[in-house]
Amino acid sequence: MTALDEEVFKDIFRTLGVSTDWSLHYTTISSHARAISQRGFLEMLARDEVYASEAPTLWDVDYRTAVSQAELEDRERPGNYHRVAFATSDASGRVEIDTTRPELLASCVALVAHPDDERYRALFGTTVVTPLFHVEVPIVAHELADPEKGSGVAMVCTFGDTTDVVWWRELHLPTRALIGRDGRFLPADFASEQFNSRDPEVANALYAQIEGHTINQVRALIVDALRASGELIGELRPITHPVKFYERGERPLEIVTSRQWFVATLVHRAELLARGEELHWHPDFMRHRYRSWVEGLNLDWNISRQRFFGVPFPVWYPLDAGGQIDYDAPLLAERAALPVDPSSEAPAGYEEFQRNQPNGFVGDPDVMDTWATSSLTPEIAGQWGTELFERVFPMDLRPQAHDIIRTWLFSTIVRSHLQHDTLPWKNAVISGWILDPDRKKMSKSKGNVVTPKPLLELHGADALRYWAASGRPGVDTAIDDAQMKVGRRLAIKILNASKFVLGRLDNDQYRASDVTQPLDRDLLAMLGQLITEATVAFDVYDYTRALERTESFFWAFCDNYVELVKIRAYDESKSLSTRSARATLSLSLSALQRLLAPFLPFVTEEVWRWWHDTSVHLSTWPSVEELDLGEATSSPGLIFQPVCAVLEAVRREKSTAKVSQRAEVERCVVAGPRQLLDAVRAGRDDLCSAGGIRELELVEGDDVLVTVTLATN
RNA sequence: GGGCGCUUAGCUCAGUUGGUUAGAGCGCAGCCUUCACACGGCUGAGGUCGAGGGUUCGAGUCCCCCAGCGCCCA
Repeated sequence: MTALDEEVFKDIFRTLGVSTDWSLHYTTISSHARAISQRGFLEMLARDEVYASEAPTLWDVDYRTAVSQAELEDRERPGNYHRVAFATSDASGRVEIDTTRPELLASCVALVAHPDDERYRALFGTTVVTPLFHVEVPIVAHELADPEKGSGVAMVCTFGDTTDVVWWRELHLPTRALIGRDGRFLPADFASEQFNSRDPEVANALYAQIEGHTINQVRALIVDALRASGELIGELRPITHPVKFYERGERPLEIVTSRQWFVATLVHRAELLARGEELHWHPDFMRHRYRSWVEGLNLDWNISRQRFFGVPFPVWYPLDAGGQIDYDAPLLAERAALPVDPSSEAPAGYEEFQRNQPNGFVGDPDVMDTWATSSLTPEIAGQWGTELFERVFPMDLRPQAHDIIRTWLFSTIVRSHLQHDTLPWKNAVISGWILDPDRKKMSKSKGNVVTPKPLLELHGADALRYWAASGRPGVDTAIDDAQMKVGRRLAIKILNASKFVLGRLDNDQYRASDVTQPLDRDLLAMLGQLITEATVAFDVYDYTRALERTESFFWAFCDNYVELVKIRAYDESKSLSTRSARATLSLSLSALQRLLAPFLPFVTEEVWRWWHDTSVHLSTWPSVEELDLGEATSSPGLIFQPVCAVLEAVRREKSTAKVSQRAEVERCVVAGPRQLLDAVRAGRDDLCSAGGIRELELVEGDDVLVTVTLATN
């Protein structure tokens, strides 16, 4: 199925004319990618940048797998504040806390309040005793405690949420983790050193009813017990609050302690922030997304997953004589052997029959997070370890959408920073989303997904690309049939205009030096300006501007310049002025076809082949130099624009009079300042032939006025 | 709660460092069977630039505040 999908995607890319080098095609499950992924892991391990430990882990009890911070999402869920009273250790008073998770009372390791909170300042350093379980816990201070929330004091449990993890880590609190991988409560002994209950018999008796039960069951039980003991104060207060979910999950995440592989990211936070500043973002404001993500990190990057598919960790562990796993002496795969599968291959020095046997070995059972492999796409695509990689890395550009800045972009920067001490690319172009025609986000569940295939069949690849190019970096863009029709019309115009212009040329080679007429030189000057603008726009990834300007120039070229010179260019006399017009048409058409080629690759290739033997896509990018403009004596358009203005006035008159644009003009009087008249004079013959003007009179005056008298016959 | 972006013609969007009368395309209206193009061309109508304040000789553009929409983070 994957192979079929792959062909479908390839087919679409080809239809779109995407210039992919398919010889570098890879999949993240290929042996090449697995080997690089495993090598990257082993090198991080050798540098102590990755570690395995029994650590608090975000856990989805339904998927039965660890989840990383990047896969989290907050969802608003109803809950209840339970006000619970803790007695001070000397029994002289009590502290009331608000919690939404009373079921975790047995996991309580501390109470926490904000260091500046006057109400609790005197209590910092003292201890209280947990209700029901009678465990002595300290009252501590931390900035993350919100004085506005509930009573201002929070119960720290191991672990209710990610804030608990921060408190636990930063305040060096003990661990009393009680939730298992199945979401049920684990065994616990309150007489043990870990809990050290003042009344272990009572605590153990209550816990006996809890062990093995689910979170909801335990919550009801604890609430009843607290109510009975008088330590639940008042009524429950309903609230809605953000609860952490696995982005694909249906039940709130739990935090369990389990053995997982982590990449140490928190200790590199400052360096990673600096990398984000170093990167050129397009658009620039997208850097904020990255920054706020890195600043908000509170867990190291968990890269192990308990799933069936994925790249396995290239690690085994020896078993001692008693069959116990020795995690401290992992057996690592050798570089030359990669990729390896520890579940079916034996480590060096062992035989397969020793698997799971005393004095034998076990394979690491986990697989890597997809991002642990996708974070190495520069290494995979550039063939890390070969000469190619040395040439292409760091790369120029990462193109991607904004929703995966925190995953793909972030993780790629992490890996490159750790592995190569550099950014993986110089630029990141962040696209928006394609929205459905009603500007709604597409989603499978809403059923409003539009796939490119029917659009391609209906409008063609050039038209689809034209529409796509109208979406600037960072801006969401709705599917727009109308815009695609415009693109299609532009493509047809290119065909027709090219046919016409090439029909006006003979087989001569035309050079910039053939352009002698002022109007023609002016058009080339404008073209030079366009080339500069489009090139600069492309250089800063503003492809939309490049298209906009080129398109607008192209229409002016067709509607006005070609109309003005079509008679002169057709003249058989081979005069200098005819040659000038033909050279201008030739140079302009050549540049315009190339300027439009990135947007409309198919139609431009077609028309380019009409007068070239090679592909337009292999031709050189247009340059100002090829127009040989020399010293610019006037600003571009100084002749062309006024001439067009007169031509438009003539057209307007004909349109108002409801006569054909071919109708003759008896007399046209242009009044205006000398500079304007000079410009019109320079294009006089072309203007008269294009407008059908029999008599053109130029009158000097302050106000600009064009008076058109139509011929009566 | 913090942050980012957006708000300009009926629709989709341009609008560079503040500078004449705010632009384009689509749509709409009228006209033209035009010899490259009816899968077309020409012409036109249409906007108190989200609201309110401020800076300035001058604000769509800069500052403050507010509202709505979208997104990111907590």
